[in-house]
Amino acid sequence: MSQHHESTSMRDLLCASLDESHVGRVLSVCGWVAKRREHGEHLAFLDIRDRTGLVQAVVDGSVDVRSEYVVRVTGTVTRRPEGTLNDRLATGRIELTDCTVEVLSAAEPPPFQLDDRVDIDEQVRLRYRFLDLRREQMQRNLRLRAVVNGALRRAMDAQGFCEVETPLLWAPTPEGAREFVVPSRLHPGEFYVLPQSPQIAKQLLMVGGFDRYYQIARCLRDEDLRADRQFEFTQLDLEASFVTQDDVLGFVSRAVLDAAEAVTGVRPGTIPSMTWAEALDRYGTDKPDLRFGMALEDLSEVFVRTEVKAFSATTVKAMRVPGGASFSRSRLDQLTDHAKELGAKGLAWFRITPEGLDSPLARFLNEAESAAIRAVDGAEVGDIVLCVADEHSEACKVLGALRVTLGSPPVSEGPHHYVWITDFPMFEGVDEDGNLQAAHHPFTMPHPDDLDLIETHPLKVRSQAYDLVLNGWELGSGSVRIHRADIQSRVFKALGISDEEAESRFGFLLGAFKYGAPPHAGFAVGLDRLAAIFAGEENIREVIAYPKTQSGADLMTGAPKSISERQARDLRLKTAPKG
RNA sequence: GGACCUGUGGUGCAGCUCGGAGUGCACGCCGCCCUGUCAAGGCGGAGGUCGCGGGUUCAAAUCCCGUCAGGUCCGCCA
Repeated sequence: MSQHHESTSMRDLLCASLDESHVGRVLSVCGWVAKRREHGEHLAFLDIRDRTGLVQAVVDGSVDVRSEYVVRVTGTVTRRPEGTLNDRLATGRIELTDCTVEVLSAAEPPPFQLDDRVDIDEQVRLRYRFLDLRREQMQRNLRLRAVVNGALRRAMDAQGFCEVETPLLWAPTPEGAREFVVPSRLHPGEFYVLPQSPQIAKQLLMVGGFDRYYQIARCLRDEDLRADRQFEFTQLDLEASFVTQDDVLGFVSRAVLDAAEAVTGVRPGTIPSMTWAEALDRYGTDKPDLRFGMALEDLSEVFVRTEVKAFSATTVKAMRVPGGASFSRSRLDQLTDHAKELGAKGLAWFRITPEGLDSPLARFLNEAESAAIRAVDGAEVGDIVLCVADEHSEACKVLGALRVTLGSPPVSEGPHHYVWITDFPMFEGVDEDGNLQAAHHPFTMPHPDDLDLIETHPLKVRSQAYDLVLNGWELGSGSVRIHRADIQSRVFKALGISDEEAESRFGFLLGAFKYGAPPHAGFAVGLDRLAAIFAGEENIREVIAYPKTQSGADLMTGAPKSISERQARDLRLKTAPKG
C-alpha cells in the first residue's frame, strides 16, 4: 500500500508508518486515544492508535482528551530525546510535538480495556463487538481473512473461473441440513429458504455453459452451533465441466496453496492423498490430524482366538500414548467414561513398565498377546497402550477420538498438514424408514469400478467424493456429480427415493439435465475454518466480524427478536404459544 | 434432546470444599499532585440485586432445587 493511498483530506499518514524519515515535517494523523499519561500541568503523552498501530504525541496537560476519544493530531515529527526511546514500539524513536489536537468525537470510557492486558469474557466482547474490533487481534484476524479471500479469488480468476452470484432466496429442498425459512409476502403461506449451499444452482450453471464457476458464497444451515460451525458460513464454492476428480483437486490445491503462501509467505508442498478407508483405519476419523503420530494399529489377528472376553470382537484396535504410563487411575477412568460416551463397551489400558505390562487385564493375556501390545507403534517404557475392541468402524472411531483428545496440539501450533481424503463410501447407514442414506449428497457419482455393486452391495460402493483436511479440520468437500439419468435413477432407487419424490424435490435439476448436461465436478472450501487455522484461532468466531453465540443469538443486536404485528400481518404469520 | 464447565463493583480474578458483616487483589474510572512517560508514578475517592427465583438455616456469594445467559462436547451438520 503506497503512502499516496493512505493519505486523505484529514490525515497524511497512518500512525505506525511514521518514522525517522519524517523528522522535521508537520504531519497529521487520525485515530483513537489509546492511552493518556499525565505529568503535571504542562506535559502529557497521548498514544494515538489507528489500524496500523501507535504513535506518541506530546501535548500540554491542558489538552482535554481521554481514552478512546477520536482525534486528529497535527504535530512536528521529532526524534525522541536521548534516553526516552522505546524499543518495544515500532514508532518508538520518534514522537509528535507542538501538537494541535482536534477532538473529532468524544468518548465514554469503554466497558472493557482495549489493550490486551487481560482476557475479556467473550460475552462482553460480543455485546460490544464494535469496540472489540478495534483490538489488535481482531484487526489482524479480519485482515488476514481478507488476504485469504483475495488470494483465492485471484487463483480462481487465474485458472479461468468465472464468478457468478446465486440467489439467497431459494426453494425448499427438504433433505440434509435444516434450512432457514423465509416467508413470502406476495405469496402468503409460501416460503423461500436460505441456501445451505449453492449446490444445485452451480450444477445448473454447468448446464448453462459456465464451465468454470466460482463464488465466495454464504451458506446457511439451521443446525446447532459449535466452535467450528456457525449458522452462516462462507465457502469458496466452485464447479467445473469436462473435468475429472483430479482436475478439481488441482484447482482447489492451487487456490488453497496460493492462500497459504499469501498468508505465511511459504508455499506448502503438494497435498498428499489418503483414502477414506485408510484414514478410518489408521486415525479413526475422516479428518485426520497428521501433525502428530499415535496412529491406530490393528491387533484383530492377534486376538482372533483370545481368552480375554473384553477382546472378543471382530476388531481390536490399539494406540500407543507416549508418556501415558503416568496417567493416574482417575484419569484412566475418565478416559474410559469418555470412550463409553462415544459408544465403546470399554477401554483397555496397558502401562509399559520396566517390569512388563501393568494392567488389570495383563494376567489374562497369553505371551503372543502381551508381546503384540508391548510392540504397538514402537511403545517404550513410560508409555501406555490403549485398546478398544468392537465392530471395526466403531473401534476405530472411539480410539480415533481418544487420539485427538490426548494428542492434538493447539491450533496455533505445529506445521500445516493438508491431506485429501478420497474414495468416501457412497452410502452410509439407514434412516428411520430403513432406507440407505447418501454419505455426501444424492448427486454424487459412484466410483466407476463399483457401479455394479449399487444394487447388490450398496454399502461397498465407493463414491467420487473427496474432502480436504487440514490439521484435523474438515476444510471442505466435493464430488464428481452424476450427469446421466440412468445412474441417477439407480442411486435414487438405492436411497429409497421414488420417481415422484425425486421429481418433486429436484425436478428442476433433473429436468435441466435432460437438455444436455456436461460431466461436471466441484468443491467448496470453508473460509471461516481456513482463516481460523491460519490465524491460529481455535474458534471461527475469532475470524468473523459479527458471529452468533452457541445458542444462535447476536449479543450486539439482540437477534433473534420478535417482529411487529404489522410485519407479521403482512406475512400472514401467527406464532403458536410456547410448549 | 443430553453431559460437563462458568456467572462476584465497568473489566479480570480470589473468596465457595468447611455457611458467620460485600472481605481482598489487579486493571479501569473520578479528583488532586507530578516536565520524559510508554503496564508511568504518588495520594485520595466513587462504584455491588455475589445472573435470577425458590428452599434449608438463627444466618447463604458459599449448601440444595429450579431457571436464564455464555462456553466445550455428544446428538445434529445430505
